[in-house]
Amino acid sequence: MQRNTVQRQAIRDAFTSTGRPLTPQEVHELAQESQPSIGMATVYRTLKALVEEKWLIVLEVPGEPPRYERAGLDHHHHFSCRKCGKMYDFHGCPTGIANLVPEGFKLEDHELFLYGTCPDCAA
Amino acid sequence: MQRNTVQRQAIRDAFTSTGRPLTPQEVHELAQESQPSIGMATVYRTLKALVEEKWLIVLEVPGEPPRYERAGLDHHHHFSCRKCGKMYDFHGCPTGIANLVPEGFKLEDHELFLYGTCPDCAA
DNA sequence: TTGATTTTGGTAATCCATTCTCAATAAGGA
DNA sequence: TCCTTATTGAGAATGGATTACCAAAATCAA
Repeated sequence: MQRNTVQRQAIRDAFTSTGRPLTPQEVHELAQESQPSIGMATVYRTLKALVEEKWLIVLEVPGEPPRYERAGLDHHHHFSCRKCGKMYDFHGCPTGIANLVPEGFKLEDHELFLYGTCPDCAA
Repeated sequence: MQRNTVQRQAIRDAFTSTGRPLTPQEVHELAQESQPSIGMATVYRTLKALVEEKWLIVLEVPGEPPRYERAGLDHHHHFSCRKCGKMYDFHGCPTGIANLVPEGFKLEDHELFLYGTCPDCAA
C-alpha cells in the first residue's frame, strides 16, 4: 500500500501553497523548507507518481525544464518572469486564434506563453 | 576569410526551399539530399554560424529540440503537426492578449504554439 | 512494540543533444 | 597550378537532466 510520508506531503504542500507551476528544482527548494534533508531523487520520484495518479500534470516550456502543476485547472495560459524565472497562471484566452489557421490545417490545441516582469520584480 | 562550401550552401537551401522552421535533424536530412556525406557536426557548426551572422534565429519549442528559422520574418506564430512533427509559420496574431495580464505584471512578449494536423497528414 | 514492506537519500549510471578533437580535404587568392 | 588556411567528417568527450541502485530509515497494520 502507498504510505504517507513527510517528504511526499512537503512536495504536495509546495504546490498548494504557491499555486503556480514549479520546476523540479523549485519543488526541491520549497520542500527543503520543511524537510531539509529531502533529496532530488525523492522529488523526481514523487513528481512522477503524482503525475501518474493525476494530481499533477507536466507543462513543457520552451527552452527550459518542464514545470509541474495541479491537474484539473480551467483552461489558462502561462506567464514567465524574465527576472526571477517564476511562472504564473493567467486565466482566460485571447480571441481569434482559429482565424490564424490557413485552409487545410486542423487546429486541435494551443499553448500561449507570455513573457515580462512579475509584480515581485517590478522596479 | 569565410569560404563558401557546398555543405554550407546545402544547409541554407534547406531553409529557403522549405520555408519553415527546422530542427538540426531535419536540416541534416534535407542537406543530405544534395550532400549525402554531410555530418551532424557540420550541421551544428553551420547553424551556430548562421545564427551568429543573423541569417537564422533559434526558436525554442516546448518539450522538443529547438527549431531554426530565417531571421527577420514578420511577427508570426507556429503550428506543429502532431502526426508528422513538421512545424509551420502562421502570420497574424490573436487579439486581447494584453487583457489576460493582471494588474502589476508587465507584458513584454508572447509566443503562441498551435497544435493539430497539417494538410499533408489530413486523413 | 514488532516486523513486513515501502520509501528515502546519496551516488553512480544513463540518456541524449551538442561540442570538441584532429587528421584529411577543399577553397580560393596569388 | 600551388599553397595557405578554413572546413569537414567521424568519433570521442562533455554537460545537464533524469533514473537506477541499494543500504538505511520510516510507515503502519497487527
